Parts: sequence; C-alpha cells; structure tokens
Amino acid sequence: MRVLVAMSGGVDSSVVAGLLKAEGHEVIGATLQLYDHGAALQKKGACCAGQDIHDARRVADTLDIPHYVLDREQRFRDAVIADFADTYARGETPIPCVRCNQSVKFQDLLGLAQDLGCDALATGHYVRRVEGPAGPELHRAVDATRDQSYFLFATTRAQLAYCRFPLGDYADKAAVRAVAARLGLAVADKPDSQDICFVPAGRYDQVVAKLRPETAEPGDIVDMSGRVLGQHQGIGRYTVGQGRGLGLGGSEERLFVAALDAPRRRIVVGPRAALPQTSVVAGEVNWLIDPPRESFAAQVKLRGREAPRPATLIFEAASSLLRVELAEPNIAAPGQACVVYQGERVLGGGFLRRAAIDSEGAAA
RNA sequence: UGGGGCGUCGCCAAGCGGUAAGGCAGCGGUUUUUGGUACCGCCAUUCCCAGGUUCGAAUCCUGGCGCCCCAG
Repeated sequence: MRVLVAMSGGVDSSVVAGLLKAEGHEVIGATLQLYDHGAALQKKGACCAGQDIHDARRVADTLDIPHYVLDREQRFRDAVIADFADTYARGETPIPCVRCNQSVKFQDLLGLAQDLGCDALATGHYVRRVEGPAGPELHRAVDATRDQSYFLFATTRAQLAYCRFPLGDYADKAAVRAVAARLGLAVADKPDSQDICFVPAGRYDQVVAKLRPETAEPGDIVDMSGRVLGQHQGIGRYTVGQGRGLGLGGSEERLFVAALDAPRRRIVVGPRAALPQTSVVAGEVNWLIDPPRESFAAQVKLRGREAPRPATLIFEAASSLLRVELAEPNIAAPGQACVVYQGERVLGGGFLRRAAIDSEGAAA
C-alpha cells in the first residue's frame, strides 16, 4: 500500500518509515514545520523544527523515499499554542500534545495523506491499533512505560481506521533503537524528545504570559477557608495537585494546589489529603466505541503518568458530558484528559471540567 | 524605661556544658511526547552582638541591642 509517514526527525518515526519501506510499501515521508527555527535550534530533544527537519530529510534520503516539509507554523500557533495559553488563562491545565494530535497530525497530515492517494497514515506513537469485531480498536502499547494512548483518546474512529502505529508492539525503546541502527539510520542514538516541543528554554510560563499576560499577574494564595497565606507570581505557573513552587514555608504539612480561581487570580491550597475527589466530569467527549447509553464499569486515567483506575461511568448524551465516579478518590486537574480504558483498550475520553471546589472552595 | 518572656537556616522548631535534630520552603536530579504526583540528593563551621567562666558553651555569667506581654 501507499502510506504517508509523519516524520518528526526523531528515532521513532524514522523507524516507522524504515519498517514500512522494508515491508515493501510505498512510503512517503512528511515533516511539519511547527514553530520558530531559531528558538528550536537551542533545544536538544525537541521535534518538528530546525535540526529535526534536517534529520527527517536525512533519514528519508537514506531510505530513498520522497519527503515533504510542510510549513504549519500558523496553524500550530492557532490550534495548539493559543489553546495552551487560553487554557491556562481559564485556570486549567492544557495538554498540548493532545491538541496537536487532534489538529495538525490527525486532521491536517491525514488530509495530506488522502490527497496524496495514500491508503494510510503511519506515526511513531506507542499505541496499538487492533482489529476487533466492530472495527479497529485503540489499545495501549506493549511497553507500558512508553504507552501514549492517553494522548490519543481524542482520535476519531474514522482517523483510527486510517492510521497505523507500528511501534505499539515493540517491547521497549531499546528494541526500536536497535532497528534504527540495523537500518543504518543516522538518528539511532538521538536523545528522546521530552518537555513541550515549542518551548525552547523550558520555561513555558513566559510563552504563555506573552499571549495571555493575565496569567503572569500576581495574586493571592489562599487556604480552603479563604485565608490569605501568601502571594503567587501568576496563575499560569500552577496546576491542580502541584506541591512545588508555592513558596509557602513554615507549615508542618505540605500544601498543594487544590484549585485555580482565574477570575480572581487566586490559588487555593490545602493539605494533600483534601485534594482527591470522588466525582469528576469530562467534556469534549470522544468515543472509540458506540456511545454508551447506560452506566458501566471501566478504568480511567486522569493524568499522563498514572495507571488507569477503576471507576463507574455514565455518559449523558444530551449534554455530552461524561460523569465519572472513582472507586478510589483521585486528584483531577481541569483541562487534563480523562481517558477511559477497558483493560488494554481505550474506549474514549474527554477533558476534565472544573469541579465545585473551584467556585466554592475559596469563598471570600 | 516597673514586672515577665523571648531572640538557633527564608519560615516553624529541637537542643538545657561536649562539639547544631526535624518539618516546610528553596535548589539540583531521576522519571516523563503536558513543569502534577512520586522518588533521590543538597541545603546553618554556626546559634542577635560583645566580653567572661570552662579542657570544652547555642547551652552558664555580665553588658549591650531587638522584639513580645502585663502593668502604667
């Protein structure tokens, strides 16, 4: 088949291109230029700009496949970076990787693939696409430590049907690197990417502040009864559940961010034990199954690095809200993803909405 | 300017003559396609200042300085 490979310039997507080529497919490589060259060059381990574009091109040359570079800076700014800042301004915590997957990757790039007459779009994500009785299913990667299914919950069923994720079955990253080496790819030993790709210096509160200055304005840090404990230097530097960076000393018990009150620029803090919630609500829900009509038991993952945990869910079709009752109370940060799993399979998910504590917890 | 109390790391706080606990904050790191969580490491040669007593004091004495409280 003819397949378009999203090549970031990193090891993973390079190996995907190499594997598909070796399997005899007609492979076309595409790399998106998403943000400023100059800034990106300062940073190691980023993707989608500068050096990475060169790396992708080198790999394409090595594999002898056509390679296209598409300038999508404007689109990326609008769909990912702006949302990133806006979300902080609302007092929530964004997941840029999900927004990026939702827009430039699985919409734009997928559209390009179709325009080029491709049969599929392949990426280097660590997830598995499993053929089930009712069509393709999205499953967690074999290597649980690298699984990226959390970031792909918003993928539509149509997108999933068209996508391929060859790395989901690999035991670990070392195995992937071994393939890169075997194929003679120059990026075999390239460091893994990490952090947010579009923030060169690793200080993204500054990036956010440039777009939404109010996120860097000082405000009160209050306890759950509204008592002022100190000052913060901008709501954009915090997320619910965070313990560091508050600068509040003197207490015996550590204090964590319980809620962000954007309108009043307040940060509500409390002891860790006061943070977990039993009920959470998610919006912008996407289902990879037929939308459930009745409540059901499953597992949910509320943060990228935690394991899915048992919960009972009910989807309100009318309001398109997913209501979740957690078996074990957990900390939920508005803006983060609430991904629904059934064992290894991703059933769907949404973005966490703010809970009552946000408006009531910090009574004046 | 009578009486009482206190001054130990940014904050809280052990120590009561034997050569500075701990917690919080902070810093660094590990982990990680989101700076959460978690975990690891670092963090007062010095105890408000100056003398003195002692082999030896943050711990005892004297004098300052600075706070706080009760009286006026």
